[in-house]
Amino acid sequence: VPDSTSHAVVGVVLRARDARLQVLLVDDSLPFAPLARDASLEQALAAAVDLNALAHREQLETILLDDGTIATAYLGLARPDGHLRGGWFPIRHLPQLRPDEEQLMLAARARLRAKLSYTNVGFALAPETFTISELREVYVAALGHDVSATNLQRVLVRRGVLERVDGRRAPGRTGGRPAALFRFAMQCLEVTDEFAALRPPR
Amino acid sequence: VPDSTSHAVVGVVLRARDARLQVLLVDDSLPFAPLARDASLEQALAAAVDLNALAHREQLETILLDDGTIATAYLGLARPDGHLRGGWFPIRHLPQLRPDEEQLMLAARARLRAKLSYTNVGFALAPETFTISELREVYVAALGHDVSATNLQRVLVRRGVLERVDGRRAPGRTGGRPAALFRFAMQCLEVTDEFAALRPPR
DNA sequence: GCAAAAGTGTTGTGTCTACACCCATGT
DNA sequence: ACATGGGTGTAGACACAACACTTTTGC
Repeated sequence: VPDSTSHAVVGVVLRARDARLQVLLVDDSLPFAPLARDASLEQALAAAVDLNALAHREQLETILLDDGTIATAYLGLARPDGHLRGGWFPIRHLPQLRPDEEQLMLAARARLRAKLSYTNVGFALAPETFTISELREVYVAALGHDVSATNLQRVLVRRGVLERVDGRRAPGRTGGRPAALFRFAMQCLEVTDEFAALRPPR
Repeated sequence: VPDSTSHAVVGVVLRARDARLQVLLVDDSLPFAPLARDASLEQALAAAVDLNALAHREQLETILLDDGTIATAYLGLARPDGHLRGGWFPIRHLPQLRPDEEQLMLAARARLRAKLSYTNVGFALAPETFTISELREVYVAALGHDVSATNLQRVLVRRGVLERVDGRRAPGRTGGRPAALFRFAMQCLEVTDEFAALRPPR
């Protein structure tokens, strides 16, 4: 009986900072760890990245890598201030990755972009409290296109995703009205936009 | 060096028939096949179920089974008339499955339900051509709640998911107006409902 | 006072729901 | 004629985009 294929877990860890989406790389590649016999996938992931520094994680997909090992990839999201082993690179300006790593990175970004529209997943990229302008920067970085602060606020407040929090942020040197502070109402993933079509009858 | 964990591929194959959602079981469990060394996941899936009989398939998730093997599960969708090895069981009235199989089955159903709302996946459950009433039965079976034929038609035609096709279906013994025939415009998965919120500016 | 930044008011458009009503057939 | 199932018309409720306008600050 031949050995079965070896199995690894890969983490695609993203954060939004400096108005850009960044990926965590360790030694010029996505962090990974082999799957030990009888260990869970989460345990293997924990060996690759510090799970405590991730505000959210979810499984992405399992693929056969170029070198013949099977890899289960996870999407991890980190807040701008968390620290993880490795370095952060802007997703639009990465060092050369292997084709399979590139594919996983793109899958992670696509998943994040989709979920920003119909879940509260923004909570995992934003700091604890923030102004709407700051949140807008996070969304712009992650989505890669412009977002109106006005409409972002209205959509998220209407859905109950954002909550006002006491206090205001003082304006900078150039003046301007002090900004209200908000936080995400939930700190775990929730679907906030039940699909409009084909809803169950009332 | 210890052997790595053995890996299998599991198929959760669903179809809509007799106004119910049904699952394919082989020997009272979900069809599966071991992953041979250096074989692709799709090749292993092909050993478990006949891929030609599936109108659509996609990867679901990878989990650690109760017996310690790693399993990558696929969602497969079959048309009502396709034949596959094994037996069909109504999803709401199944023989006892192992807990991990139960979990995969529920994940498959949840995935299907979500995608029915924002993609054209219905194509993989419906016959080649159909009346709106017949399509409504498919949606009711898959979603588990009532669906209005009126609105189903309008939503899917507006989105360009359905196309009229020549001819009409003759009424049954009890009379009634002959029904128009439709087909799905695309026979592969397409996202049809770009998320309303947070769309890029024009 | 003026520039800058934040936030609100308002209008228009598109999409989905609900329900009334009309159409075409069998008996 | 009338029951049955198929299909259309239409009005209401929302949600989102766009943009004008007001508020609050620094200088």
